[in-house]
Amino acid sequence: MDDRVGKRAGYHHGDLRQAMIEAAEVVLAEKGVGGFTLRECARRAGVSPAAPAHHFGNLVGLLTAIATLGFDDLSQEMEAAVAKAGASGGNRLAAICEAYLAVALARPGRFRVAFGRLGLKNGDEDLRRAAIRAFGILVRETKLALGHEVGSDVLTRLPSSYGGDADLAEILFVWSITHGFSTMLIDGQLAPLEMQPGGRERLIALYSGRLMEMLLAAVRASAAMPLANPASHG
Amino acid sequence: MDDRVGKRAGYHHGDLRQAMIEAAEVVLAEKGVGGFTLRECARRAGVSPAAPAHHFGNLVGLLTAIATLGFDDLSQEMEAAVAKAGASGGNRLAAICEAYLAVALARPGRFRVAFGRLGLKNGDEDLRRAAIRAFGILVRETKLALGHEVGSDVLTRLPSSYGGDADLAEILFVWSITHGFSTMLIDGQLAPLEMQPGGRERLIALYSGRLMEMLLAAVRASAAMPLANPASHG
DNA sequence: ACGCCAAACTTGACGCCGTTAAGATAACGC
DNA sequence: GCGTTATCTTAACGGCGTCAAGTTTGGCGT
Repeated sequence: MDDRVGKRAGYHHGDLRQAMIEAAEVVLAEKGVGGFTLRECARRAGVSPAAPAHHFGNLVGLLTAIATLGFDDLSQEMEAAVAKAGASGGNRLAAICEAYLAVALARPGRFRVAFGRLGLKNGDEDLRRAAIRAFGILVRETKLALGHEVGSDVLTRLPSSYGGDADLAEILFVWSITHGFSTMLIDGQLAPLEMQPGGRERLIALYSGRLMEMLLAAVRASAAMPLANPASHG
Repeated sequence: MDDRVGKRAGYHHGDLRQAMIEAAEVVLAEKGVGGFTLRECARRAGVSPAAPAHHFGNLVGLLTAIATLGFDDLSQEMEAAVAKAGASGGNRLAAICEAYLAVALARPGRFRVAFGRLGLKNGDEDLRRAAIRAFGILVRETKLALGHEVGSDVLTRLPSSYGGDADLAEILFVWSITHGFSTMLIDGQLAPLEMQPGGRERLIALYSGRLMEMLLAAVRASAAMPLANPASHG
């Protein structure tokens, strides 16, 4: 059995960068974060342990590249979901939340690297841009659901960077639910709940169904709710 | 500089188990999941690399012990918060959600080990009990907030283990927000948002304030909402 | 067509890692 | 006080990430 990812013809691999990324995701999916090693990925790509250094610098560089792809996945799938959901506010927001979960489920390796607190390259500009863009889509859709105006720089600037966003609470609310459910599901926190009739599908249906109803209701209610005392309650 | 945790008097350490756990949490807090090694912890405890084996078996055993403490922290602090919040339904639920975040912030090392998808010991009974108990408190309080009856076995049995819980959607909703926000905050996903006036405190205040208002409103609304089609919507 | 340069990859080595086996030490029950 | 047993050390193994140095090769200028 030869499970190398991207066979090579001669001394040079041809597309080692891509092969390493694919191998890494396979390993991550198979053995989890713990069993993940650079040497193992290199082995699967049919290459020596030191070969990847030229493409990624080091292990952190590889993980950073994968994380960037993870954020790109999120942006892409969320935009696609929005396009399919049409113009109505609530459907759009629910659509991106479901897309978020779908991405996590489809590529748990990438997703975990993007969010999983393995160390990533600190100043990486590609990573930063990809993350801000994905976050920006979520910001934009939350604002649209609230019936608020959306600046043209949502996808390139953080909301806070132009001085305190009025909708930050709603944004964090939506993101927390979405991210919380997604991570718990792929990280096995909900595994005991998957052991019963319906299994994982029931949980996903619950998320796409009742949880989205609750989320939309909460956001709509928040739009009508007075801001009492915006930042001191507990 | 000597930063050993739990100095030893002679050949025997005295309480190596405790010292290792403390050292591990310090290392985890200092260097994150990536820089965490068993040898480093042993070094800080002033002990040879092989010493911990007798107490924990291996690295996974140590992590499992720490994770168990993490769940115990959650149970303890959530119960304390509930006791202080008194009898009113909404306050109690908000109180445990805030306690959840407080535990994550106070001991991010434990919290990350408990939830972070480093591998833990599979069949560990202590870990399982601790996790179910913490989850049970959340289940209990969500049901109370909904005005529903709570079985006496909430803290020892999973809701699903007695055949499909009617309040599962609300439970997952509350847990997703709480867990999502907590993990994003301690894992640095919200770091860019902390870089502005108000910083982390502002986000925490937003969580304890507006987000809790939204959460309670959503749960209350859900209690009144018809169950349309409980498990098939998207 | 040819030579050369830079990119791509290998080899070998280093120090650190987790784990194990065998031996040293000390606490404790009898 | 003595043996038993838990605790800890030492030494070693293979595997890890990374680096320096050497080898191969594609491609470009001429």
